[in-house]
Amino acid sequence: MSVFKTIHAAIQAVLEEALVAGTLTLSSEIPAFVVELPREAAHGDLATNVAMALAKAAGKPPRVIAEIVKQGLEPPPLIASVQIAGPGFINLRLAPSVWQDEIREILRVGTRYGDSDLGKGVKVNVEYVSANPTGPMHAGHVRGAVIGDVLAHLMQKAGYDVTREYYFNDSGAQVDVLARTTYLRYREALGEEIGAIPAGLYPGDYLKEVGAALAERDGATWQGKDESEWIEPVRTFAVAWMMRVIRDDLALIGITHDVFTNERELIENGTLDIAFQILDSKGLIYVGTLPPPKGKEMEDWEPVPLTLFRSSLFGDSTDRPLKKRDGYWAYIMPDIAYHYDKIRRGFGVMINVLGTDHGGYLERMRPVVAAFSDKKAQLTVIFNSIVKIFKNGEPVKLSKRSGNLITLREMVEQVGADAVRFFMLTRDPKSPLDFDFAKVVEQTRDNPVFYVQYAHARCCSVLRHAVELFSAEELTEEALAKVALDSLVSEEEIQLVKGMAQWARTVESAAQAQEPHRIAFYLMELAGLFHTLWNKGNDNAALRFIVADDKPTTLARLALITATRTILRSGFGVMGCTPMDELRSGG
RNA sequence: GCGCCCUUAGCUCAGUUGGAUAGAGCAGCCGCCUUCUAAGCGGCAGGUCAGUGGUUCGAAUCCACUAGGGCGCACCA
Repeated sequence: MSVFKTIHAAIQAVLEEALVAGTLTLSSEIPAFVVELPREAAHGDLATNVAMALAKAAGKPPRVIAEIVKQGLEPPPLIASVQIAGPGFINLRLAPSVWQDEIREILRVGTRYGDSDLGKGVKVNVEYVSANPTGPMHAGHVRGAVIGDVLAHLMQKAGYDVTREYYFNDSGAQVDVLARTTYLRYREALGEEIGAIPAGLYPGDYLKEVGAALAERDGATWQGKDESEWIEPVRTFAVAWMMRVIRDDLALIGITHDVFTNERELIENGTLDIAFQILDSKGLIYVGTLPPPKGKEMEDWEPVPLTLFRSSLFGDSTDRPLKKRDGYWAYIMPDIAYHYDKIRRGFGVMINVLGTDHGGYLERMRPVVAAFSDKKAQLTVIFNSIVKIFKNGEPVKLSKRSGNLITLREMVEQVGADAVRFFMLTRDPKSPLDFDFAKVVEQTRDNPVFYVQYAHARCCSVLRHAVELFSAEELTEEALAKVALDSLVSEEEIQLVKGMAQWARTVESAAQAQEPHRIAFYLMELAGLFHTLWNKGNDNAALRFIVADDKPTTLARLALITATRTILRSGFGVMGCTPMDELRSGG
């Protein structure tokens, strides 16, 4: 258990005692309060706002409550002193052993340090990528893919039961275009002259191999036939092929989904009908006429009665048509059925990673989830903004129409999977992200990928050198966990340990907020603390990690280094990146 | 017209769900290689947190309005 939790629990206990004893009365439950590292070192090791948080419910001034807490807290051995400051902060100074124990704990637990039971095994569905199978993965897909994947890792580390899911539409207009283009490439493979790809079909060469493979399999079977005969088999063939391509592309950056769901299946196995019937049985379906949409030119608008879903009862701005006037399902219906299906499969939390161009999605789907789950299930959408690609400092124009796309494969081949992954999380998802091919591989401080890897490599470097002084048995985690750590007293060393101690709560708060980028920022900060300490050895040789004539101090510092390496590895694990032992190029 | 998102240092961005004197990096200036990796580190300077009003012990954070920017808004699929 981390220091933060220990102290939090201790304060909680004090409050409960005070309630029983009657020295404290509350008009409500004990409100949430935080135990955190204060910004100012002068304020001690830990600070809590508990007194201020309780003030209202207790009907007493913060400093009075703080006094009660202070009395209750003194004098457990791990707390050196308690001070009340400012408007009612409680500042704690801890015994040095607290931080030393944190190191031992990290060494004992290994990269599982930071694991949490916050999620209590709740089933979480993270849906990401979900591109329709019309082409290979390109730059526009990568950010959402990485965000979703790291979020999935993160939620797992925080104790959720995570399913990674991919939803695609294998019917409809886009896929028909795929089929027609494939058919053209198929004729080309059979020796026909096809000329330029007509407007409205997919340019780019990537469907040549699909056409060729189709020709290989079926020969001239479809040549000269009417579209009504070949569209179905060609579509099926092309979709299967493209999904294989997509999976291979995603595997390049270490992404594999657990479940693939497609629209056609939902229709064919009757899920749409079931979903509709359930809404109907809840009295949420009626026939009515919607007002014309405002603010748009609606030349051909005419009021017509339609089958509607009372989504406005669940916060939607309007009710939604589920059937078109011709009686066929409206386009929203498969999405509705899909969310019903997720709820049916037991997911209490559904997270969807989408581009900001899907702005209306959440407003339409939240009512659906609320209706099917009786408002119990939670749907959140992480909207991620665009990635601007730069090469040599110049922006690269991307155009789907001309087929000028930067593919995922190209990105990985040029900068490596780890760099792509890490870099995608160096911004809040909502902010636009500049991806400069040159910068991502730059080995400088500007490049966060490098900066964090470098910290890990430095840890490894020290440990390699340590072998000259110690046996391998002396350097195992088990052995180092038992070493005396009293010599770790410098400001920089303590700061580093405090940084490490934040790992567990970073995992929890990032998971709770569903913000995987916090992991990347944490790692950059931890790397910074480590580099600071390292550099102290440049100023003062006595502060280097390996001091040949002082083995006890060296061992303590090696314990610190090993723990740091463990946290970095734990973080890289969540990021889905491989820590590098050495960065020096050319050996 | 309506809805969602954004606006923080010259630039690019964080900000732990309402806490103490708002933080990094780059760019600028000043320092640091006889070194476990200087591919780095320390320091200085830089702010009306877009604006106004409100909520309260306390607001970059929550609410309302305003300004600017992005995205979305049919029975499309």
